[in-house]
Parts: sequence; C-alpha cells; structure tokens
Amino acid sequence: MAFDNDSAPTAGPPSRVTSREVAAAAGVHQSTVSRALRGDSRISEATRSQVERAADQLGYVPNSSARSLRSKRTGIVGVMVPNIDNAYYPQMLSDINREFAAAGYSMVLIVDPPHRRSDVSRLASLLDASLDGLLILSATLDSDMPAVLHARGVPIVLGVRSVPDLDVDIMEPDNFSAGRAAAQHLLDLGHSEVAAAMGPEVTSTTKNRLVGIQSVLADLLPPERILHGPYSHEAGYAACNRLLRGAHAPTAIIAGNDVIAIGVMDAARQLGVAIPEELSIVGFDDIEMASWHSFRLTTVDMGTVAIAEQSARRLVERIQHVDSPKRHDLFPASLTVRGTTAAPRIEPFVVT
Amino acid sequence: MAFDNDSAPTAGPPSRVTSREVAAAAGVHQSTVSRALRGDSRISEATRSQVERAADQLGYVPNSSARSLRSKRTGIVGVMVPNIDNAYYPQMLSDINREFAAAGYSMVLIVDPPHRRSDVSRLASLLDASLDGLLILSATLDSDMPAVLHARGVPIVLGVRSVPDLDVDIMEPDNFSAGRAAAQHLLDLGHSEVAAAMGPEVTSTTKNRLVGIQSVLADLLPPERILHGPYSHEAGYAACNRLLRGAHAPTAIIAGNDVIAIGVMDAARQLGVAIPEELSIVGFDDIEMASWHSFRLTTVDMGTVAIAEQSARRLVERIQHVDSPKRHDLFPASLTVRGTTAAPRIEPFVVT
DNA sequence: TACTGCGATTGAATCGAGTCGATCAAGTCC
DNA sequence: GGACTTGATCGACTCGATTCAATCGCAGTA
Repeated sequence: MAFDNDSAPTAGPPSRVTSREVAAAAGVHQSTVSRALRGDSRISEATRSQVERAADQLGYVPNSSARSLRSKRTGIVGVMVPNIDNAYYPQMLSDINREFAAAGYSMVLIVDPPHRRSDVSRLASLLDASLDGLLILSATLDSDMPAVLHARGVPIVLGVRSVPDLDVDIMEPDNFSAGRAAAQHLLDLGHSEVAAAMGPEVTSTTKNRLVGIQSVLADLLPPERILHGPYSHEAGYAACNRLLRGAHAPTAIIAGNDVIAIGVMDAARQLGVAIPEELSIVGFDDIEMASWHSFRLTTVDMGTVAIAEQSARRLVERIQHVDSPKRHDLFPASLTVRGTTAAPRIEPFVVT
Repeated sequence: MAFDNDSAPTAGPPSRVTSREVAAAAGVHQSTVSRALRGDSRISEATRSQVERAADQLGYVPNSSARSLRSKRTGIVGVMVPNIDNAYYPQMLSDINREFAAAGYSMVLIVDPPHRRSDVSRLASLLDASLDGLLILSATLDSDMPAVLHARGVPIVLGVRSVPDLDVDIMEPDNFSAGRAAAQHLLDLGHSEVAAAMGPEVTSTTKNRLVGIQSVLADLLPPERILHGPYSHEAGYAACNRLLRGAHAPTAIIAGNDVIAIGVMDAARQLGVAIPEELSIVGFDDIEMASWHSFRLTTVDMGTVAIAEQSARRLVERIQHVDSPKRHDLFPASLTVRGTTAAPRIEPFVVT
C-alpha cells in the first residue's frame, strides 16, 4: 500500500492515547494495561511484555491528572522563595532541584511578593491538592501561611527559617554562632569601630545573627550603627555610603549577607576607601561569587548547600511518612577568611 | 453542648472538602455548585451567594486534578533552562515568573542536564498532559525534543533560541547585530589584536554573535584566538589566562556573555593587567551585575527583559490560540559603554 | 466427575469537577 | 385555560487511571 502512512513513525498521534486504546491494541482489558504497566505482580510476564509493546508503539503516556485524581499524589512539590534575582536563592534552587528531580518530583516555583500576606487567592493554589508538599525558604516571620497550610495537612519543611510553635521540620543554619564567628574575627583583628548593614529586621535570620554579633562586640557596635534593609546589592551600597560619610566612620562593616557585602564593597571602592586596609568587610553565606578574585570576600559559610540538599530530601521523606516525629536541625557555620578583612590601620598620630 | 467543637473555626477540616459536600450544605445539587462557583449565568443570584457562603464556610477549594482531568488544562507551564546557578537565567526567570503568575499560571522549572539528550523518561513528564505549554530557554541545538513535543501538540515558545524548520514562536535577540556592535566598538577604539572567549560552539547564540563579530573584524580576529567554553565565570577565567599568556597577547577580548566577561576580568586583574588601559573587555547581555562598580562592564544589552516578558506572554496567548500563525521576533541589541573599554595603549617604542 | 486451589484477568466502582440534555416551575400570550 | 417561552436546577454521564471484588480457566486431588 503505497499510500498507507497513517502509522507514520515520525509524527506522533495528534490526539492523546489512553490506556483503553492500548488495551484494544494488546487485546486485553483496560485495567490489565494499568496493572501491567505499573508492575503489578499478578500480571503474567507474557501479557506484560505484550502490553508494553503496544504501549510504546502507540506512544502511550499515562495522563497525570487522571492518575493524580485517583492516587491523590501529584508528584509536584512547591518551593517558596522571596526572590530569585539575587544570587543566594538561585544557587540553593539549583541544589534543591537536583534532589527533587532525582526523587521523581517536579518543582514549581513560588516567588512570594513581600507585600500582601496570607492572601487567600494565592493560598488557594496551594490548597487545591496540586502540591504534594511545600519547601519554604522565605525568611519573613510575618505570615501565618505555614500554619494554615500545616493545619490543612500539607507536608511542609522550613529551610533557612524558623517559626515557633509549629510542628514541622526545620533545617536552619546556626545563625547565632555565625554571628559570633564574624564578630570574633573582627575583634581578634583589633577592630573597635564596627558597623552592621543587616537584612530586614523582621527576619529570624537577621535577628539571630545580630544577637550573636552583639554577644561578642557589645558596646563596640552601638545601635545607631546597625542598619537594616533588603538583602540586595543596592541596600549594601546605600548603607555603606551612609556609614562611611557619618561622623565616626567604622573600621569594619558586618554585612547581613554576601550580596549586601558586595554592595558595601562597591560603595567603599567608589569612595576610594582601601579594602581591607581602611575598611574590613565580612559577609554571610559564602555564595560562589564571594570567592571571585574581584571580591575575595571574607564570609561565614552557612552550610547552605547541605541545607538545600537535605531539606529537599527531608520533604520527600515527610511526604511518604506524614506522621513520623518532626526534626529541627541546626547546621554549623564556619568562617572563611579571604581578602576583605585585616587589622585596622593604625593612624599615624597614634604611633610614637 | 460544651463539648461540641467539631466545627472549630480555627482548624480547617483535615480531609478535603468536595463540591458534593458544599452542595449538601447549601441544599442544592453538586452540578449547581460547580456552575455557581464558576460564574455560570444560568444560576440565580440568590443560589449563587448561598453556595458561595457554604463554600467558604467549609473552606472549599476545587481539586485541581479533577478539574484538569475534565477540562484538559492544568494551569501549569514548564520553563526549561540549561542551568540556574549562573546569573543570567535567574534574572530572566524572575521576569518570566511574574508574567505567568499574573496570567494565573504556575511555573515548573525544568533544568536540563547538558548530557543525555531526548531521554524518554524525561520526555514522559512533559507529555503526560501535565503542562499546558513549554517555554524553552535552553540554547543547545543538539536536541530533537522541541520537535517531538511540537508534534505531540504541546504549545511551545522558544526564547533566546532558534531552531530551524520548526513551526513555533521564536523570540530571540539579534545576535548578529549584537556581535557587530561589540566588534565595531573595539574597531572604532583602534584595537587590532582582538580575541574572543565565547560560549559553547553548538549554540545558535554563539554562532550568530561570532558571525557578527567576524563580519566586522575579519582578520583582526584570527581563528586561533577564538576560544569556546561554557557560559561560566570559570571558563572566562581560564580563557583569559590562556589568551594573555600566549605569544601575541590581545589588547581586547570579546566575551560570550557577561558572566564569562567577569571571569576574564578577574583573571586579568589577578595577572596585574590594567583594565581598560592594557586590556579592553566587552560582554553580552547586560545583566545587573555588569553595572556594579567593581565591574562597570561595557556590554551589549540584548533586550533580555523584554524577551523574558514577551515570550511568557506569547506562550499564554499560544495556549489559548493554538493555531494562529507563529511569529519569529528579533529583539534589537544596543551597546552600553562603561568602564572596561578604551583605546589600546600605544607602546612607547611605537611613538616617535 | 466433581471440587478445590490458585494465578491471571476482567468488571465495575471510584476519584471530583465539568457539562449536555432533560425537567420543572413560573410567567406570557392568544 | 392550554400551549409556549424563559429561567433555574437537577440527573446522568464524562474525563482516564487506579483498585477492590468477582470471574475465568487450568492443574491437581479425591
């Protein structure tokens, strides 16, 4: 038949193939197809291979909506982040994505706008059973959404974040110790005029880092030299300008994270302030960029890679065992000294 | 009834509420609930409000799997990117996400591993009707996946990428003109020893930029001074080291994109080469970082923001009108001159 | 032969919302 | 007052895969 091309192998069938059609092709019942393809032990090897042959000859792919409706699992997890155009989250997302992909889950990105809080229309999309679980990396404390979702039975893991009185898994860095480490480093170098350009005040991350810092520096870091702002390059840039132009310019600035730190560095360079001779800078997170030669930033590694990977894995476990006891893990932080910190320059007139 | 707390308003119902239960509560039929909540004009205002009251009293949220099964739409789109830990894609994703969110779509991230090509197991997850459409930002030419998906009827938009002989929407930057612009800028400054540290050779982006560059520079850019590598900081760093240590050190380097350019810059600085006095550098994309004071990179703005926004919008349109004629849009590129380019230093012995 | 045991397969109900067609009540017209 | 339009709601079926319960067929046994 020269004109017989209705089974052309190149172009897949335009309309979707269902298990019923596969059944017809294989000469069995539709339910047998379902069982055969899912590896049910009751199906004989002979029919299984016959069904499989028919299935991939027709290019059969099980419809995920139908499957989800029946099985109550979608194979999709949500990952909630405050933003994605800064360097920090994309790097985490990369690791997280790898873990979820390996476990067979797809990942939907939920970027929460900082305004509007537990807005119902947004919640709806999280409550419609389309997500098997949710990994929350947002760091603001001012939302009751985790509680609402948790009450609805949505498996939740908090990464890089802590919410009191909520019975969910939490995997956070040891922000207190990290703050201490950064501060101690500056203290050891002999700094006595320190300032801080931190992240948003409502953040548990910021709070804990600050408590750690203050526990070491005490009076060396007076409240008026603690600035708050978003975790952005711009914020660091602005903060540095304010701090260096003030009456008592600090000899060291602790930045809320590496992105802020780089903003601080840029501002300092533009003002002609030598780093680290005239100004020491410490960041947090140790993002990739921090090690670039242009920055060589001294920073505190918060174990972010481990947190990313493990919180993703934990969510997968949590989905499978909803009721096992929740865990609260604290990841250790460690100082990485590079080129942006040094002893403060001794002013000429102080020397004999 | 002191112990009657089975309708506690704080804790939502643990098991999911269905439209049938809402119907029972409102004293109507399930189908009426469906119609009322979807705004069907045949339902009277009285019953509609009654149903709505019952619905949000019970905390009803329509099950998305059931809806998708029936309506054949999931409200989820896929966005395919080659990586996410470089700066370029996250920035695009941010804009893309905003557009999709505004249009009511959720976004799943598909990060394609550069190895394994049109691997069936991965395709399955794209063919199971769980995605309403796919936005492809991957730039490699060596995959037949777009064609396979397109044959299956999955709406596709290619952003930042071009595939010949495929009837889909394409929104790409004018790479040829961008290449010309970068090259012309260096030529105008008087450079005659130019090198290039480009992206992967198989990429349409790379190819077209290079053709544009060569159309201007011709012999001034000999083939042996054209290097290829991934779009990474590391690659730029390595390339620069190789180029500057070679016999004929170039006076200018064109980098495949800004991330590579920054790698080049870092290596040059480490070697003690002054920028732009001893080495000019041009990048592509004009990512945010390029304008930071530490870099002040001269680069070619590829209209990436516009591409991101418009390709997302286009996909939404395409999903709604599958058969309208496809469009191939070319976005203009424009040179942004900052601090990394200048006339080559005239060697002392050349001057009289 | 009749009957049990057991593996393999089929039937049919189900998940929850969407939708066509039928039904029913109220209002309109001659 | 009966035929007829209009508006509102209900019934039943559908989407496609999963799964419990029932059935079929064949080998083994008394």
